[in-house]
Amino acid sequence: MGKPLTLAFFSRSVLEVAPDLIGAILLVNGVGGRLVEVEAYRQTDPAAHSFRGPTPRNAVMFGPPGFTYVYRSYGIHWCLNFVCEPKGSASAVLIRAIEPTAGLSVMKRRRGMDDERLLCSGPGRLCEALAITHAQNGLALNAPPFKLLARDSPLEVVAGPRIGLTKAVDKPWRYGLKGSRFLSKPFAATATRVA
DNA sequence: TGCCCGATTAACT
DNA sequence: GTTAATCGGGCAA
Repeated sequence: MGKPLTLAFFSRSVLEVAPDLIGAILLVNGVGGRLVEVEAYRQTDPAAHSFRGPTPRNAVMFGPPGFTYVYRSYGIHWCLNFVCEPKGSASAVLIRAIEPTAGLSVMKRRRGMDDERLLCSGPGRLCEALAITHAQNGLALNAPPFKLLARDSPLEVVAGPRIGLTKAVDKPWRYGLKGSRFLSKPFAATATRVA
């Protein structure tokens, strides 16, 4: 089993943290699985919520690393982010997909479906399965209800363009576990191998 | 104040 | 492939 992720882990560049999160275990009240897809967002990035400065919604992005940033997407879904880099950098990693491994029956009930491949394969789906809402915004990742453990063995990470954006579409800041069937979308065959 | 759009998803045709 | 559901931010008026 991997070691708990530390403040130092999240204090690095978001472009280093994001690929290193692939393969880590995320549990919320004991329910969750292995991270297989994430995206990086930085304050200088026109696609980031923090690009235009602090607002009540994105305030925790401007706080210290190692905390959650949860926001409502399209007025319907919730999306989970991990704040990275020193306080004020306003960078974060969007958690896009998980390979469900713990609490399968709980997640299936919350999602109202049985297909394990679709349980957590998307930012909105993952939050529904883990019961993430606005109530979890701004919480520390190294304390309950969260448990976050580093991957304990090397694996292949691929990178490609982020999904659902109209700005900065050229930035290859989406990272995934190569070959995973739990990705929200497959990576192009030409996707760069990262680690 | 009002209008448009988005780090989405599921249920349509 | 298209569309509705639905809410906060940005920008024009």
